[in-house]
Amino acid sequence: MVYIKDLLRKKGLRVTPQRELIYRLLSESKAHPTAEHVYQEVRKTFPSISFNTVYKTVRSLEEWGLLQRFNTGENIYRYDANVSPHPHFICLSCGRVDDMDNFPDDVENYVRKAASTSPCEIKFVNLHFYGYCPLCRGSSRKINNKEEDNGGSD
Amino acid sequence: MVYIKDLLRKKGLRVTPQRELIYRLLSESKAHPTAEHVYQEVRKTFPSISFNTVYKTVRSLEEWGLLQRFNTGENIYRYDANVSPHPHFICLSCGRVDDMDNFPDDVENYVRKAASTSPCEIKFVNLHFYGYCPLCRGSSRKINNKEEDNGGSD
DNA sequence: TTGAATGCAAAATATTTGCATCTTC
DNA sequence: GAAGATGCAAATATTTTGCATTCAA
Repeated sequence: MVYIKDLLRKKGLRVTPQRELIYRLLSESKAHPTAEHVYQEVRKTFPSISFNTVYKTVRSLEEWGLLQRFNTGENIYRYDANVSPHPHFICLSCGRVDDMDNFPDDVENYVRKAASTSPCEIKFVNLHFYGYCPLCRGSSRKINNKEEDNGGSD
Repeated sequence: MVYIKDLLRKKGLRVTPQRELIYRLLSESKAHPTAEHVYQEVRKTFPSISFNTVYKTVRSLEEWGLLQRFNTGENIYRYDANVSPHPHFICLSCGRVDDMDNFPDDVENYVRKAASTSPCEIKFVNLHFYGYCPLCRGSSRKINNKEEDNGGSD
């Protein structure tokens, strides 16, 4: 893909084979990988790459707006090539982090509007949903590591 | 406050002066302190207390449902004696973490309902708002460490 | 008395920095 | 050639575990 090369150059970033692969893997992934995950994947193509290179690369890509970094509450940074704000789902059992597909776009604006009474200047909001993914729900893999049900009225 | 003693005993936790103070400080705080913050505060009363005792205590209190632990994206755990789910505000400039006071209660249910089309079993949702607090907004302390404005329509 | 809590130390995990060498532009 | 990227190593920051001693029930 020449596209990725251009995208990197457009941001003023130099194009190296490692960097190109790191960004390609992230842009093709829906798994919200950690730096370590990316490292393990990139090693398959570049066995001599260092974790440090992966780390610095994802930091650069984030700094230049090509990646989004976030943290689901497990104290590990995760990266996402989809830089527009969008809600995530975190499975309390297997730990997977997914995008909330089919989540209505207007909800975020609704939420932001609800926050507009705050004396703070809101820039963006993170919506993180926690629960059990289709593979874990109903299975014995479920664990109780947070309060059970809070919503009540829905 | 005898109240705290009873609360701890009711959960089957032993009452020690250190533990009582740790919980009292947290229940009286709105600052969402880290374990280190709590440690620094407790030392003023118990100079010989170890960080480890504070750490293990807040872990126990969380395990028994007396504290909520979360993480705002800075890879440090914060603790809150208000264990019911509620939205938080994180200042991009000074780092303070506040409750979103006056935030409409029904928004969380609205959000949860919007998530109900997901194949996942949602247990709870975290709403984290990022921006500039009243003290930092408009001041030179503002920094750009995330995308500027995303909402568009509000 | 007994099991849990405390305190000191060290291990584990993840992030970040330093620096010499190499590569892209 | 110069600025930036890479790779190896070590430093930082935080969380977590081990264990002997102390204390609450």
